[in-house]
Amino acid sequence: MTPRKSKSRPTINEVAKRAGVAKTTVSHAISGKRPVAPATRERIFKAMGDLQYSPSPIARRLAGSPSHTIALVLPLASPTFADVEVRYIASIGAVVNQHGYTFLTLTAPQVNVDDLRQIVYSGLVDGVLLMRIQQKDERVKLLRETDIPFVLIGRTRDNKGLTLVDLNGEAAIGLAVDYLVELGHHSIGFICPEDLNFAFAYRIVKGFEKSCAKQQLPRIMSPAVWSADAGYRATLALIEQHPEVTAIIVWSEVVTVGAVSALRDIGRKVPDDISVISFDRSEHLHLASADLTVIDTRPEAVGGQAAQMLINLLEDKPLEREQILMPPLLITGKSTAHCTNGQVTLPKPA
Amino acid sequence: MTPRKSKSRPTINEVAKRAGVAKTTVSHAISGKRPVAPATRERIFKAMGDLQYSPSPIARRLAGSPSHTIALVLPLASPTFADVEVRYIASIGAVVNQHGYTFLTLTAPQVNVDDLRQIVYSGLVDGVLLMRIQQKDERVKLLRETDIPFVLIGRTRDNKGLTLVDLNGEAAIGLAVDYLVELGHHSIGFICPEDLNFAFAYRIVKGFEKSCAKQQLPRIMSPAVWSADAGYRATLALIEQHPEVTAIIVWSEVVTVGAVSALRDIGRKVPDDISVISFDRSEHLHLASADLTVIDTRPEAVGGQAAQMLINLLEDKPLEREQILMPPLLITGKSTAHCTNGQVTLPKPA
DNA sequence: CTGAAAGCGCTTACAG
DNA sequence: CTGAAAGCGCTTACAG
Repeated sequence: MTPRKSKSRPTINEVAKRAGVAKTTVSHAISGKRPVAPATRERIFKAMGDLQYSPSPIARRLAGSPSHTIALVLPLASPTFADVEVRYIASIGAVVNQHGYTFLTLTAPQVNVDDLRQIVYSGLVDGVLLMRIQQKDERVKLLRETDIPFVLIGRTRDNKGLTLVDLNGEAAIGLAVDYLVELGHHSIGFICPEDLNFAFAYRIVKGFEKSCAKQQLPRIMSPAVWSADAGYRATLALIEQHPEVTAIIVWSEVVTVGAVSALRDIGRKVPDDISVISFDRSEHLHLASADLTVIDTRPEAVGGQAAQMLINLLEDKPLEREQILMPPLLITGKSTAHCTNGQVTLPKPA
Repeated sequence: MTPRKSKSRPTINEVAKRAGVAKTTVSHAISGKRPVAPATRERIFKAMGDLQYSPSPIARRLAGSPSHTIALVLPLASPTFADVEVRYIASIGAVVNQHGYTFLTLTAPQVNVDDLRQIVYSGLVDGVLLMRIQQKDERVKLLRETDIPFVLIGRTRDNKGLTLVDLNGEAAIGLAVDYLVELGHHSIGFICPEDLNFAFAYRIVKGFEKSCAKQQLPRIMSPAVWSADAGYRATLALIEQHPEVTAIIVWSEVVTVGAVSALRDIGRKVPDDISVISFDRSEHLHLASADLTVIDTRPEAVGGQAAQMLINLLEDKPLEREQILMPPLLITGKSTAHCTNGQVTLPKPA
């Protein structure tokens, strides 16, 4: 019937007693927030070492000191993580850890407003990074009402006063369209997102429409939810309805995996018969077929920047800018080529 | 010069005031550790609702009560999450939340022993779920020295005294081999894991060797790290060295995506020319090619069971068994067929 | 059935 | 340069 607990941790009081000082002094010796006489200081550290003391983060936090913990809120919306998301997590984690903070990912099947409230109110974390932002996002609304520092990765409809980093989605789709037009394509299909509540989806669809207007192209779109299978079906549907397309743009790497399969299954060679540009590259395509031309949405840059901004916020350091729109990158691969099909176009003047 | 703080979280004192009782009573109304008059109880819950109150895990923890938080430790070993892992996270999260616990995923680029120690000593979490167990796992060693309850998903080399749930890897590979033999296959290739420090990998490789001995089959293996591209290359290599194989088993869904591509690229029809069994099904295969015969490693059952056991541990409820070996499931699809190639075998007697 | 009070392990004004 | 004391938001004996 011996109690189950074995060794409990030493407290600041025991350290103080052993060093012959008040716990106030121990606290200050540790935090450095007040000068401590060298001799005293030395005795204190000796005592801490003897006792293997390390302050309790719990008590610290309750007493009003930060916990040095940052949470990434990432709802588990689908049965799949995209590689992009792993890249986000990894790059954010790296920045967070490198600044001496602990990094937590809050990943529930669905992180709703109540879950988020609980986390925020728990006092467990000093700051929050929010992903997968919706056009109208209840979580943002909640966070605005709180005074916990937070940074969005993405944007909502109304972003006044928010701190955020987002890829410039409009520029991204524009980059893809312009490049294809440059290659002589005039019938460009967009395997586009379906759920326009997702803010990024909304922006790239609007961007596509704008680009089509600018380039005087027909708007050819086929929506696909965030899965390979949807991409497969959307691609088949698009080609059937618009056999004239000579290029497609696919809105997500996850969808691209299906799109590439579909093109192969109906015998359209890439890039000879049709050019393909994907938003990001998936590890789920083996290298031989993975040398795609991609729009890189730069998760490392976006995530790292967001983490850095949150840390600055937490440490009361000034922010250069409150809102950063990251420019996308076009990485040319072997899935795009000059349009040989349909109407002939003049090469660009040199 | 107004202070930055706006409304901070409501405390138990405010609830007590609003309900016209002492905070002692509020505390007991919540914990149920002491009877509270129904009318009082109702007022208290009303007040809690009005104030959107939820108790601070930090304060609770400091006062000696559990924080009702469980952490899943999931190192980010690769640039990809498998769908299986998402299934683990989702099912664990569901069980944990449904029991009123908060669920955290500790996901750093690499969760090393020091990170884990910090978490454990912080007192932030009541219990820990550990995944991706290694044959020799430093994290397990650390956890054994502590008195925090923990459950392994997987096994190490020496599991004495540990609480764990693991898929029976040996049975899993055996199931696949036996089924293929039943279909008349005698040359079975195994696209197998490369890193045998990963305990699950070790077990299925050993299991394959054992099965081959039992069935008197040649051991045909081609190692692939955990990526589609590795699967692609390993499959090409295997077929080149062993053109006689009529069936392959692939050790992970991530790898299978590449293997399937490879077979198509070299013109081997599935299942006419070659049968394929995959460990788990990937969402990254569009449905048309995704009707694979799979060994289901049952992440929902394994993860859910592990979460349940940890909660039982935390609540001092008895465990039926300390260690559970989950039997795998064979789900037959359209990627396996009777062997028509090579030596003819008699059909199974009816 | 309910309250007043001590205490968990820290931090931080306040006072020397 | 140093201490005594209040307080963070809870839980839990102790006392009605």
